[in-house]
Amino acid sequence: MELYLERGFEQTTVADIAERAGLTERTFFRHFVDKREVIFGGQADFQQMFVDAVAGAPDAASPLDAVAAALHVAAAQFEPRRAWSRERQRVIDANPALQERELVKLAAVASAIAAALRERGVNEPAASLAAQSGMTVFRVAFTQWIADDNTREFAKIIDEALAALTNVTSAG
Amino acid sequence: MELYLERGFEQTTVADIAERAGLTERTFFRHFVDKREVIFGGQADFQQMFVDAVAGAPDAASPLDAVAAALHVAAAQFEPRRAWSRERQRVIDANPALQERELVKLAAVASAIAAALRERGVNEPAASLAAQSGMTVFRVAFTQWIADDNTREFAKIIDEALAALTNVTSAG
DNA sequence: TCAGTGATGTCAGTAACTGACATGAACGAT
DNA sequence: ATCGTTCATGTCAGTTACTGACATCACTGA
Repeated sequence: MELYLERGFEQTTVADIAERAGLTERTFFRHFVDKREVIFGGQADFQQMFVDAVAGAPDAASPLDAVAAALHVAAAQFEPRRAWSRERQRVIDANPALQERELVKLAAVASAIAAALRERGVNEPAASLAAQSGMTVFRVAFTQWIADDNTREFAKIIDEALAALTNVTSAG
Repeated sequence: MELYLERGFEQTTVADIAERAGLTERTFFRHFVDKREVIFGGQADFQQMFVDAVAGAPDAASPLDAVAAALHVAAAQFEPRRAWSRERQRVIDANPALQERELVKLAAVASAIAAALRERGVNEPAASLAAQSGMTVFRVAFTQWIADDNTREFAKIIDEALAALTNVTSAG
């Protein structure tokens, strides 16, 4: 991250990273499948957080309610780390290859959420739709939350985005 | 595509492709930014089709109606090419790097649709939410449409997916 | 006929990634 | 205490995607 922020992702070679970490290039590739993965380290926890929250939602909760609950758990986790989130996103936004990988990660989370919903008895395609809609809301809200001029709470932004989604899709 | 189907994407080197096409490797890279782009050739048309359809929807149409109209245009285009769509998707599904690129392409379309919606006077975040929801529906419906056991029309599947989306998001 | 433009070839180089093998520290069993 | 195993790391050689620089040659319009 240091190096990526200093000189950008493309300008940083794996050799550079390895040197900074006091390791060899080969060892780097034993810890990360590729150069881009470095920045997506917390993925497992991130995904599990959503899955647990969906699984733990009240039985009575609708699919979207369960997903909404998960989004709020996520919001609470992120709230104290806005500065860090912004820096990280700046690195990602500066590089297409990283954006590509980010999409994969979000898709993986959506897929895991869909599985968790199916576990709750939700059928397809409702499970996938609810899961992917949830991640869409997350992305849109996250973007607003880290925007320069924003001072509002992540949870609040998520609520509004959810309301906007309901509004957009029910009006159709 | 021939080579990708024969031996798989990873097992096909750019040198192989160039040879088959009667060109040099260097020339290949003058036509495609990278090895993966080969399979996403029609992207510009694909995207434009959505944008035009959204722009051309009746003024009275809600954002989701406009997107739904675009999905139907897309369905009509794809309908006669189911076999081809399946082969292509098989290649993509067999390779993570291609799936990654596919997500980028779909995200680009969603982004273009959002812009077209804004052109129609739709505000954010409604525009992005409607656009991304639309692409979500497209993906889910497309997957069902090319499934082994499916014999139904793409348009019909899209309608059902749209209904399921409305149902899922309004029930929340 | 000639100057310019554009597509292609050639060649050398960088950097991501991989496989094979060697080394050495940690650690449990005897 | 020593031995054998396991695991993380180093070393090295190789492949392949991709890029920049320069040469060639067909085509085109003045």
